[in-house]
Amino acid sequence: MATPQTGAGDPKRSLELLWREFGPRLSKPGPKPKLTVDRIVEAAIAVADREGSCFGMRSVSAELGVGAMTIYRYVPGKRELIDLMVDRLSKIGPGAPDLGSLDWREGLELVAESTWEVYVEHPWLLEINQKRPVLGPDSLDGYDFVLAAFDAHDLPDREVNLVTTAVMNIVTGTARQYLIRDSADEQPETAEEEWWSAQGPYLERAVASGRYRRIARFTDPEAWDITGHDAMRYAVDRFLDGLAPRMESSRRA
Amino acid sequence: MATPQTGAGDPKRSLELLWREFGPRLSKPGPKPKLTVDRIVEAAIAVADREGSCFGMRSVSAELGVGAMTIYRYVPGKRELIDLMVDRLSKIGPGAPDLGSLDWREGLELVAESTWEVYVEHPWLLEINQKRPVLGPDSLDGYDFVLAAFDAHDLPDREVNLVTTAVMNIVTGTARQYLIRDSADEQPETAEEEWWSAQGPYLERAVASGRYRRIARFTDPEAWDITGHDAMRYAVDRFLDGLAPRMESSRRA
DNA sequence: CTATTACTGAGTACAACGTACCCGATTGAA
DNA sequence: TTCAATCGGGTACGTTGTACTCAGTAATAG
Repeated sequence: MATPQTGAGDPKRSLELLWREFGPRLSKPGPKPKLTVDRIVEAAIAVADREGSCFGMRSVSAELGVGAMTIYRYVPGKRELIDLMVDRLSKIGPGAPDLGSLDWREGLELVAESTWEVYVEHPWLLEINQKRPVLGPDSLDGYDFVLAAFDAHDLPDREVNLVTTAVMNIVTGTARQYLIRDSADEQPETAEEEWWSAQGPYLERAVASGRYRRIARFTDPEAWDITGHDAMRYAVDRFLDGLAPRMESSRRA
Repeated sequence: MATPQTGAGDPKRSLELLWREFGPRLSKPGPKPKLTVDRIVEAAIAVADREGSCFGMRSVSAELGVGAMTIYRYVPGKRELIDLMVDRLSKIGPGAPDLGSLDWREGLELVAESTWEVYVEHPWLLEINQKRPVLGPDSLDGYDFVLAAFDAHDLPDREVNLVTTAVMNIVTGTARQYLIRDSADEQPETAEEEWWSAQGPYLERAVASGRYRRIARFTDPEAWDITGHDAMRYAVDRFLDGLAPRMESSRRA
């Protein structure tokens, strides 16, 4: 029952680590380090993929085959480590096409889909409670990548920001509802069915009680047959529909 | 560093408690209980408002002036308690007007604003990792309330669900980015400024490096002057813009 | 009224977590 | 060679959720 909260550690330490590659490489006395921050971040991501966001620092140490406290030589604490992990996965589309060559709509759809895929692969990201935005090199890469979608337009800076955060938040919000899983769970489908079969009788009784008249009016059994991806696409599509007039009218000459 | 994860406890116990008022009231031997589940939930919400989602069970006990383990007589565990707390706050607009008397758009805007306000008052809700949707009486009340917005329309059941979950997820997603605060923090504004002033130099250097060309093109200082409420409204407004044609064409005769 | 009995509430204790601290070993610089 | 800084690892502490125990209590059966 470990809580992941990021942006809460010492900001300076997080930032130093995030931008460490830009720092000077001076040689110092003492033994050569056995690990690197990058290897630790990589291992931590692997562990989180397996164990969920409540991964333990001891698990990361074990993954690397070192003592429990060794990683604290490289990283000040768990929160800062999570900051690094989050930034690492914030680089959208390393192999994606340049958004400049796409229509604005195709571009933003691609951003949404890419982000969604990251969440599918690393659902523990959704369990992180990010208190402050941690802007590391990879996050900025991702943001710079998104901005390409607006290259051919003259949308005001502020609105560009509103649009990008909106798309990100729509995807993240939907992902959080559908993609959070119990990583300790071996058969999520079974658990899902169990859950609904346990909840079913109560719901039927509640609806039958007449207290919820409008819910009772639902008849189509397919009404609830909605995947997370469906929900995400619907929200994004309607948002882009609504955005379209503004984008078209701001197209560069 | 406590982790709040809900929907993970024994579903049956959560459901029994959620729907307890509908169960039979049989009299039993033994002393009258000193507490009630409702009082515990209320106290837990008060504590969470004060301490954040990582509130401890011991704090709840202290709030009620009872021993540490006493509340476990009423609630099987923390997860189930959180289920109850979440459901309790899921009743939208207890004093709100009936959505049936409003335009669909005004109705959905009101839903978004109400939900946003709940998050402002209880930001710890955003830190809960809900693994399964817990549908209790109050959640259903809230859902039934929202459905009124579609009374005058013939939108297919499935699309009604898509729209409502979209609105909820847009609000929740945005709230999560802007509203999560360190509850232990007494002056969040100071911390915010500190954070940006610590991050600033790194960002300036990064942008100056030329690696992020499109970000560098941002010049309007007001581009980043976006409140959470601004972001939420923009996302919701564009979504509703995009939804409008469908709603209008499905208006009942 | 009395005996029964289930249930209450407080205390103790344990496992798992993040991590502070300490130590001997190792290596580059003087 | 000497020195000092830094390495990895082990031990231990405080905090969390909560399992368990036990004596006291109050509503019911007779």
